[in-house]
Amino acid sequence: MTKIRLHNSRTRKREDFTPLDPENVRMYVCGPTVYDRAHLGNARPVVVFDVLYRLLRHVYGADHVTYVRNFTDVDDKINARAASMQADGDTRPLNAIVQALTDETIAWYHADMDALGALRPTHEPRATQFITQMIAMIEGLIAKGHAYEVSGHVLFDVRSYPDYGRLSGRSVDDMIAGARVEVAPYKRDPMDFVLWKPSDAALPGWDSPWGRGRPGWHIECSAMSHELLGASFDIHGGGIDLQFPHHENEIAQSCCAFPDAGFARYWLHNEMVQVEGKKMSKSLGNFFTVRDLLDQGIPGEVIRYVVLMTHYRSPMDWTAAKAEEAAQTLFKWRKLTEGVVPANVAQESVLDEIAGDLNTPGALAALHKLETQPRALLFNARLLGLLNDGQGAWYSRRKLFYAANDTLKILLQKRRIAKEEKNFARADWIRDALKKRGISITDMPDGKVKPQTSFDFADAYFDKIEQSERKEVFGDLYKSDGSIDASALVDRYISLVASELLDELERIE
RNA sequence: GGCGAGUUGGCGGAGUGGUUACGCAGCGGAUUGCAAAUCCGUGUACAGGAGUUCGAUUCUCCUACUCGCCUCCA
Repeated sequence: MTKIRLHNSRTRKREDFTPLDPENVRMYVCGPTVYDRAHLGNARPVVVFDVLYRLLRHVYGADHVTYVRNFTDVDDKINARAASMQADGDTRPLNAIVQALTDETIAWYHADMDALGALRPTHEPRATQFITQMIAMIEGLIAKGHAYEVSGHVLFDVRSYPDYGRLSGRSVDDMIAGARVEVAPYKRDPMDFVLWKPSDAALPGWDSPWGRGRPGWHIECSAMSHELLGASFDIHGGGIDLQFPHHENEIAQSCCAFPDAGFARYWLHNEMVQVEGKKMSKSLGNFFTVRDLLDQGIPGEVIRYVVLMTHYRSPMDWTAAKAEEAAQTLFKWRKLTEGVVPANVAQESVLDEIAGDLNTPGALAALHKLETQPRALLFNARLLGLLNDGQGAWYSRRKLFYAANDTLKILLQKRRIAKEEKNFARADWIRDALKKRGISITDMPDGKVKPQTSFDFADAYFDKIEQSERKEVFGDLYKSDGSIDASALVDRYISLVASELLDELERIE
């Protein structure tokens, strides 16, 4: 059996992975708070843990892996968004807006992550469906002396859990010393965090022993993972930014509620996403969603490849140049594997890289070496979620435009044949039709034909094409600085014109 | 201020105590109406300093720089 090795952030070491139960390997990954389109940073853990999910399914069998990724659909950010929609004229009650907003966002999320070729997890619980379990868990924590109620809030008492801070490697005292902690007057300790807080009549809320209220963020994941995976399970994943405080708090809650279970055994954290070398942020204006990229004509598969180009524990930089390199490689691979039946065994070179702490760049390198074996290439690329059926529409479109490159040659050949057959009307039609589109052809003394045009015609043609389609038609011509090579553009223009004329010629005949 | 990660050839990006990463770009060649595509070949690297070692890009320490987290955040 393939030996899986994973970097466990809990121990800061690479460890052999041994599941609690090989018949049911269990993984929990923190999902999105649903109030807006998923951005690239949201997409990274989805892809990273999808690779791990696929690996586990490959090694232990597809029916022996349970993968849970939640939707946080109760949260102050959601309430704030709903309130601002109300302020913008939405007349529905706040609760109705929240419901509609979270439903819609989840549908978007599914569509966008599907486009990235990510498998749907086994369970995708919504936090609001597990309020009962959260309340039960909070009651248990109060009963055990790990939480206390004060002015309608229930707070976790961090001092009651000596290991608090272990995952993120900080002591409670250190945290207080350097942090800008919001110290609510009712907290026993500044680091105590909310398990339950009161909701006024307008906000979403549920009845509880502490009055009508809503859960704190951290308790959601503890309750859902417990309900769906049990008190102890194998892997817990998420972005490195969640390590503190979210995961720290999850551990505190779960380990205090179920002291003997041990909670999650392997903790995996992916690093953050940057854009053109800078942190992605709304203020820098380099903030974009997965949908933005898809709308620009960048296929989901290409986005996925770019994510896989960087090891998950390194910061990943999104650049246009990388996207084009990814598209180029995937185009080549799709061409090589077109119509090919995939092999049925994984290549050791690829599998070992994935199993070695998800070294996806290494796996991609191994795939390059399989280019001479299309069947193996196809099978192994699919281990990474690439080259799947149903994700190749972009390939077919791009291929059409590449194929257009041969068209001028064919068109001029038809003219030559027409001349040989003394069909001068047809030969002249070709020449004049080209001329009308700004392409003049000259018969050289040696019998060769030289097409000529000016950049203006190509440029005008380019302008005429809708922004959204340009990436498809000219995407491969972009240079890394975002400009297009002028002579390449002219060549492409000639090819496209020739292609159109060939079609027309066929219709005439 | 506290904690942590990183610095590899033109670019991206793995990895290793001694042997070609890999891809893109470049260069040379084959093929070619010009290109594209394809194929073959090829150069360049391990931030700086000190130490450990027969030998360090790989281990240790120091310096410089970059980045992240500590506040909602994937």
